[in-house]
Amino acid sequence: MVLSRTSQYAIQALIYIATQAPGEPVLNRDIAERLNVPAAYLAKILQSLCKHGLLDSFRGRLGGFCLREGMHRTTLMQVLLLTEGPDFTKSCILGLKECSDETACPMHFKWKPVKNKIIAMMNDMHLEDLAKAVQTGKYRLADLPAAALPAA
Amino acid sequence: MVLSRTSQYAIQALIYIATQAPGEPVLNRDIAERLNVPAAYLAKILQSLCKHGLLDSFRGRLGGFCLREGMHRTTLMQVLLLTEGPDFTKSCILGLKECSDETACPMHFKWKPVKNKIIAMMNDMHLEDLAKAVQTGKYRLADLPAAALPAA
DNA sequence: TTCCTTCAGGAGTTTTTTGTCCGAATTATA
DNA sequence: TATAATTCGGACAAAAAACTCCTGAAGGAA
Repeated sequence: MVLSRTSQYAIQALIYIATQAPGEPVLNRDIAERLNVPAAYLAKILQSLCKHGLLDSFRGRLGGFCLREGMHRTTLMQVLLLTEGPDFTKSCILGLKECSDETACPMHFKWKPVKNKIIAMMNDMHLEDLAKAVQTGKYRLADLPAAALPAA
Repeated sequence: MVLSRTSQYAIQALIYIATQAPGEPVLNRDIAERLNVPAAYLAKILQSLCKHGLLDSFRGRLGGFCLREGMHRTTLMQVLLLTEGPDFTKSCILGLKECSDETACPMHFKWKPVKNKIIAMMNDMHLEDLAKAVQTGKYRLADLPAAALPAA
């Protein structure tokens, strides 16, 4: 309804990494398994997050990915601007190239406050807090894998 | 950010048809030109809206598409359930198959009220009202075509 | 050094979405 | 009846998104 798969994977992975001990690199393979997501695809996404400065990567034994120092306070909006592109917040719901208060589509004034709520929400959610929420055990980062179901 | 191109075209076309005299079929070609949208693709979408009972179609001379009787009160939610599929309202923002108050993803309780606002908004917007808004001339249904710009 | 493990990066494949083309069916009108 | 205008429906094509595979480079440890 709102986010591309790429964005979903990116957010899930970042939250997961944020739940792990800082300074201890997490393997792409482990993240993929934990989130039940294609590993090779996830690797591309993590690579891109590295280039954009959210993650640090290390090769070889004891390698993996860490949140870059200070990036625990990263907001989901910052992530989405990378994964969905810089126009994420600007788009008209009907797809018009130009749609503003002056040149509005018929949905504009109803959509605008809702869109602002989405933006505020994304600006308000930080990796750190989401990670803590997951650590309480009350929230799920991924669907239960088939392996976790009771044996038949 | 939220809707597929197909949904956008469908909504635009339905609003446009709703602005036209009822009972006077509107040509696919004219709608496409007015909205600046690929005609052959739009035709498929209109066909589908016919099958789902929102439109009536007429072939041959004086043919075209009309809103089916009574369908002026159709809500955007009804349209979106056709174009985006029946799970439109149900999806988890992180893509989890199961995500409810009991089995929540870490974004669930922040996202839920926002999603409900979107749903309420879509349930509240009717073709008739949107068409009237467009008829006032204050709102645009499509970007200005290059042809409408002042000659160079 | 040598081996093993991990990420880097490029090329390629598959799937989905978006868009095109064309012939057939239908209908008003000359 | 013949013609022109329109939708219908299926097959096809292109573009974008999601996903895979392979080779190479880097780093740690025996």
